[in-house]
Amino acid sequence: MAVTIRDVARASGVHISTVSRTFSAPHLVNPNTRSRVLACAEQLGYRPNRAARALITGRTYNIGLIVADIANPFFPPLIKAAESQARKHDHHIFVADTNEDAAVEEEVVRALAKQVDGVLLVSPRMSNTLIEQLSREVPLVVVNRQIAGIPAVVMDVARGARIAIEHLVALGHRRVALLSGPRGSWTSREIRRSAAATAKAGGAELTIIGPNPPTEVGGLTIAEDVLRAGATAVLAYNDLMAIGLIEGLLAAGARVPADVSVVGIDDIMLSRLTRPKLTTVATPTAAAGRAAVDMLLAHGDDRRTTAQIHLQTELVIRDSTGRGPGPHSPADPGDVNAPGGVAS
Amino acid sequence: MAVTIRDVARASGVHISTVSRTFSAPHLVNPNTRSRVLACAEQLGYRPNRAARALITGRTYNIGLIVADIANPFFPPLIKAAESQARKHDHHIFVADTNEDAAVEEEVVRALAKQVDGVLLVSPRMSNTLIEQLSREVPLVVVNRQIAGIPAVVMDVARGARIAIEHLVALGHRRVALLSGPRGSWTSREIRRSAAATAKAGGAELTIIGPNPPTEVGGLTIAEDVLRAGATAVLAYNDLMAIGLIEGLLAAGARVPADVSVVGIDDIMLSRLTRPKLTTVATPTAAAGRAAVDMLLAHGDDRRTTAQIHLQTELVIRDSTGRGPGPHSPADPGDVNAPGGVAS
DNA sequence: GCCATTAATGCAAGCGGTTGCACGCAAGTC
DNA sequence: GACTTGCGTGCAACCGCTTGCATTAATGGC
Repeated sequence: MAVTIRDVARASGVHISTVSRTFSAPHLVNPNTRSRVLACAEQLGYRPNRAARALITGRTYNIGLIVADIANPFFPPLIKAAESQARKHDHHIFVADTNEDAAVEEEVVRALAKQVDGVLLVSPRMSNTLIEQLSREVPLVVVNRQIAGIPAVVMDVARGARIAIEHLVALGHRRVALLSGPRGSWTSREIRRSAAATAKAGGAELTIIGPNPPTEVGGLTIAEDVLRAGATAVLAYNDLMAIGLIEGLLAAGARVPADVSVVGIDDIMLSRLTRPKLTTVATPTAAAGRAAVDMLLAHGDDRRTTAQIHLQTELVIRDSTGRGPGPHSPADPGDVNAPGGVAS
Repeated sequence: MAVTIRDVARASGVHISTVSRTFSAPHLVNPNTRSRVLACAEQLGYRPNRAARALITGRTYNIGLIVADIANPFFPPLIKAAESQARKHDHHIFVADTNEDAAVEEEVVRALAKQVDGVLLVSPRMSNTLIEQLSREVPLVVVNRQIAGIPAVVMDVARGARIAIEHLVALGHRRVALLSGPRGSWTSREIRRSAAATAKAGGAELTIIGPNPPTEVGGLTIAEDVLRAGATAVLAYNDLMAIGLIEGLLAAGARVPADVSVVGIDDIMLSRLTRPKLTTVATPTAAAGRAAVDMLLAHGDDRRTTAQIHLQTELVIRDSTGRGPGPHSPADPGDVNAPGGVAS
């Protein structure tokens, strides 16, 4: 069946160890021999069996990537970037979807542990304690979570939430609702903390609604609550919820942004395509995917790197935010509803 | 470091082969021994090394899944379903993104071949010949392509295109444009063939524009061409292009559907959220993902299954299609622009 | 011309499991 | 009581590859 190192050895008249070295330590083999071996290998269509190699070297050249929900448009660009970056380093990516379930998350990490060089935990729902424990079993890089001693790539959502709230306050909004995300989400906690502080500093009242499933439906079903709370502006945990919320608000007869302004977080592609176009906090997902892979691979060299990379977020003003009932800041640009905005 | 079968054997006072059998052939070991071994394994945190097992058994319990572009919203639900189905059977999924590049596709299949039990090729861009060749190196299941002798899951896009065109013709459209997809796409050819036949039968003129990149931008940039062609209705290769096209048409001052009707294919989540909501052909992506995994795993038992599974498509009428200039069919329902439609 | 280096290759022991075969032993048959 | 039967277990080879060490031949120093 499959062609092995022995077939190549036989064909090129050398010992298997020489064939092995031709691939894993070429400088140790005579150039003539090397090219002969390579020719035979090529001709036979030989490909080293990575599983067998992993057994000895302990390196699998595989990376696990765990996300809460592949179908959430936030993740695919990150996965794509990670996969591409991994492939540059000749690594492959295992993708697993946990359906937002912390228990599944743990199980998947454990199942993957032995056959990967490390695991990327993206927006985990597990507890810090559990993550710390797992990180002793397999190299881990977390994305969107800060845990002392664990390498991480974090997007500065706190700043994102701050500028989002400042934007709303500057527009004259004084009653703002925050749609929080799923339980267990570090990002959601960060947003809440930062939004609360910013609202307080700006003299606005912040109503927190949630936790909610981070989906369109999660936003849709909560429109009533938002209206009942009398909020004139909303910051949602992510774009999907923001878009769902807008649907719900429109269905309930409210206008966006005339009656209620809505800000999302993530800047998924979708946000540019819905009507009104969504004002949102852009997060550098592709960069995060690349950085996480890089950290994991670097991690291999000098053990126990605990560096944490911070990535910046930006507010992208589009059409879902407008003037509120209160006085708006003089520093505020004229007509924020004009098409365009920062990077529409 | 990691706990191996030997550690468990030592701890439970049996030979490693007994430990091995406890996991891979429990009926061969005495219940008492079995429970003792299991207890030790549990206590030590033993997990069988799949790579080592694969070396002997030839089964890796891994599946490769290759898509053209993870970021295209068409794929994530399919990947999610496949991953979930695979996990039910204790398999893991390698995901690879080829950036719509046939050469990358080939390379990735080859790279993955040795470490998976089979590969799912979703909407491949490679030639049939190449796919046939690769299928001799590794079990393959193709999604959205029909090749004699290769197991496949195909969505009946030909029917989808037919009912989409019939819908447009019934609405009175006589000049229809077809935005074809990427070169190498079987789906695109099927759509073109079916749309052409249907248009001819219905007395409509079909202008084919393309090939195009299957993205929002692909649709956006082509709006001018559509208007220039004088088409009053368009069928796009996928929803992303349809949505981009609508953006482009609106930007160019055309109204949708008053001036131009647009139909997409796929029914991605996005199609329900844009304005106007997109009329589109729904494809059963999740079902396809599950079916493909099932076929691949069944494939293992009775070698050389070449069954092909056909999945049905449906037209979902939403708000992007309306009456055309020609006489509309008497069989046509009253106001197709009423909100709702088949399953809005 | 002899010895120490060095370069190139072979040898063989594993990595962590699986599996065909052989063995010991208790139970059943006559 | 000798003989089959079959269950439970151990033994050892092996999957495809890596790697420390031994071996050999060629090279250089003096």
